Amino acid sequence: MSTKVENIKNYLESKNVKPTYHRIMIMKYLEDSKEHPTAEKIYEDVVKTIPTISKTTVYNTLKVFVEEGIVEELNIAGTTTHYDLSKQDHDHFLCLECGRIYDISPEESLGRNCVDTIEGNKVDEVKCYYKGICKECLEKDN
Amino acid sequence: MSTKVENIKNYLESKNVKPTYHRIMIMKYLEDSKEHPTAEKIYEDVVKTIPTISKTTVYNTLKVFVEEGIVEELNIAGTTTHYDLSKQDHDHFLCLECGRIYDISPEESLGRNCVDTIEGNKVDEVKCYYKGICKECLEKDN
DNA sequence: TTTTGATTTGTAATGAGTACAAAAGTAGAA
DNA sequence: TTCTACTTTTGTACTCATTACAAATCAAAA
Repeated sequence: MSTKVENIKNYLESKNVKPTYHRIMIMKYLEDSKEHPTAEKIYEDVVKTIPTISKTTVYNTLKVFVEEGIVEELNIAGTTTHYDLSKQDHDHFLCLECGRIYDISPEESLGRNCVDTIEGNKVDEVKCYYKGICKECLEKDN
Repeated sequence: MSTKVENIKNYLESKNVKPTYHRIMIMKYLEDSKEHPTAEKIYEDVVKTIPTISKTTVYNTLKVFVEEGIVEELNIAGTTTHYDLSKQDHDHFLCLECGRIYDISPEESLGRNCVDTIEGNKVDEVKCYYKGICKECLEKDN
């Protein structure tokens, strides 16, 4: 068993999530992914490793991860939820041309100015989403 | 015809949207609404005034409004889109207890620090969403 | 080994939104 | 007015993401 899988196992345990094979592999997929995959995409790729896994398990697992604060839901791209590991707080940028979602560095992120109260409401979470044309598409278009 | 409807008519024309009865009534509904309704909610209420209106017309109309910059889509509450008139740029707060969506004043809004470029990407739009417990629910809970 | 509880699976259902073609409405030309 | 061309509206069927649920499987403790 690779060190990585061992690490993930320990990490999940530390978050009160029983580290089953399915959960470990989904976590591993998220860690290896540079994108911000949808549940569907995660299923498509993980099913190649675990042919018997069901889509429901992917949804269940993501739900558990979100509840334990391991994973964050992104609702930047309309109706479909994308998933991202909850690392240091950072914003996201959606390219309206190629559809890719980019991480914004924590230093540049507006969300860093996180307040715990706004206009009398208690704030638990702030999400800042930028939309436009990404660097690569800008260069390609010229 | 009330002044209000006349105003809406002129406003839609100024935005290159042909002011049909359906569009005027949907616009009127949005202006009167303090909430940030979903397409479903808009349909439910507008159909009381125009019994023959179809849900597709509501979706079509909202799409036209969004394209012309009259209305803004909010994807703060997971999978369902809420709609808001595009007034001065402002953020939104979702109460996780009662589900209401509140406007944040432009002065308090993080999105006001709007940048036109971030990490080399061209920014056309910024959305900041807060989630937590609203003032009213906080008071009620004590 | 038995028991108990958690996890996984598969299927069916829900809910939001879209596609599409027919019907109705609108405005201008003849 | 009537004809024509174009836009809007309608209704139905469909897609896609997600959830509900109950049966099956698995895992750990007694």
